[in-house]
Amino acid sequence: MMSEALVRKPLPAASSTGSAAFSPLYRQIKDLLVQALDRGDWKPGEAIPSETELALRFQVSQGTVRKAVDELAAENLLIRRQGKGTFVSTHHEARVRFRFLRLAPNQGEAQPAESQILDCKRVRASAEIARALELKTGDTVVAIRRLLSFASVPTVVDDIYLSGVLFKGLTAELLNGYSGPLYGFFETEFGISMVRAEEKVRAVSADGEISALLGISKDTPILKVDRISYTYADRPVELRMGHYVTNRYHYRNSLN
Amino acid sequence: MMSEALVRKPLPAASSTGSAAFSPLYRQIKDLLVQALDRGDWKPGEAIPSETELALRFQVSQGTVRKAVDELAAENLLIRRQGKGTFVSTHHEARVRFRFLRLAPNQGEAQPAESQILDCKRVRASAEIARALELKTGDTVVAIRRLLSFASVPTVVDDIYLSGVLFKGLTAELLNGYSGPLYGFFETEFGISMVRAEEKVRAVSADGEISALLGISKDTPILKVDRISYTYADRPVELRMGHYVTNRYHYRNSLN
DNA sequence: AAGTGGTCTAGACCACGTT
DNA sequence: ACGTGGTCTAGACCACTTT
Repeated sequence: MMSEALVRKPLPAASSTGSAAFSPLYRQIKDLLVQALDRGDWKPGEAIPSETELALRFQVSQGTVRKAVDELAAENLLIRRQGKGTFVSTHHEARVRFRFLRLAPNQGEAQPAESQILDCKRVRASAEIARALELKTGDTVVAIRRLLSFASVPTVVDDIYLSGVLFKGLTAELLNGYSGPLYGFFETEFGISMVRAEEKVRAVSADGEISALLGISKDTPILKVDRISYTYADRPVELRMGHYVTNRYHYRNSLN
Repeated sequence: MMSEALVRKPLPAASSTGSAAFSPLYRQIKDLLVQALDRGDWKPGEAIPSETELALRFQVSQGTVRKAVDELAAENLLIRRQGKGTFVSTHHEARVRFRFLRLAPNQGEAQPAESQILDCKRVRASAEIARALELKTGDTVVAIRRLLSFASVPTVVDDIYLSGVLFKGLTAELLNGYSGPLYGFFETEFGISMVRAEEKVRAVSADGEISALLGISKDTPILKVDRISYTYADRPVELRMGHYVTNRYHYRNSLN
């Protein structure tokens, strides 16, 4: 967390050709905060400096810092707690844990998920995987297959691909020695915070392998959910291809 | 748009048993604005009074009005336009038109959708439909079936159910005499603005009827998208059951 | 020039949690 | 009592649009 050059007024020149691209103070501060998060200046779960402290540091009013923090809180990078401070979001938390899992039961209360690692190996990235993760074809990636069950009913098979460089030392043993959400594991073990994701959802037929794992007959319609997850600087760090059985559960979404 | 009683401070008493339920000024103002929208004080596309005007009217500072309007803009009920004013959102607009249609092509640019009304009749609400629309079983509802195609390729069959009372006079002829998004049509013809929706997505097999309409073989996996749409006061006004072919298109979603 | 929303400031006071 | 975030105010100035 260093001091830096805030631009107080729109660059008057902008020369003849170039675009000015001025951004307001609060947005510049927001960007600096994101950079600090990306550098790991404050870890998930920790408090960031108070608003007055940040205002002093950046030499702006508290209201300006507040607006920057407001936006980061709206994007779920930070969490405000009145009377206590502002904290870095973490995936070890009830409130955030279901932010990325959009599966809900058709009836009744949501059950806790049971996760079972089926496979974890290092492979060469296919063209598709390389493109998604912004790697080169043939680069080493970690390939994980895991099964999610609810009340002992197999419901989701996830095929997960991660950059081999970023997740050096990731093994099935490590994964099995861990309980809780995968994103929490990535956070504490590898210092990588998933902040945002894009999903593409399709209906497909279950192939032999998947149907066997899910305990359904071959060619049953299932949801295929392709997700790319991004960390702070909008760098893609995970490709996850999910196969969801949707007879007792569904994929929920809110449109605003 | 009337004057009203704003509560300036937390009700100090809150009696012994009752809960105070105090809300800040800006939220009270927000609620009043939503009520005004619901009453139709300002129509979709029209400008609402300026911030200074509203501040004067409510006897608060401009900053307080601003915070209320900020939240409504974040929820897409209002749209700010610098230098011009703040406007009521409308579904007749490029920027908002794809807010509710989450279908995107696997490759290439999004094509304009071609809508074809297949059926429009009045029926008695089943228990399921009545529950979704908060009506009584047996109440009259309008049932619409329509086909969406992209570049002449049939892609979506929607079964739409609307309250017969709210949509009195809705006929196939009216629908066919209209081009553009259905929600725009509902807005201008019936004064009903869709503001928010909840969707449940599942993978199912296409039955005979649906597969024939979509030009696919029976039992092809398709997406079933059940949507309930709400208007200003969070009243459900539309149940829409969509059947999506997802070989060339997919359902996109962003997780934050 | 006038009116709109957008940014920034400085200060007051409240609500909440910890010491 | 103190420090934190939450609300509210009053005023200044900027950027954009229309008259």
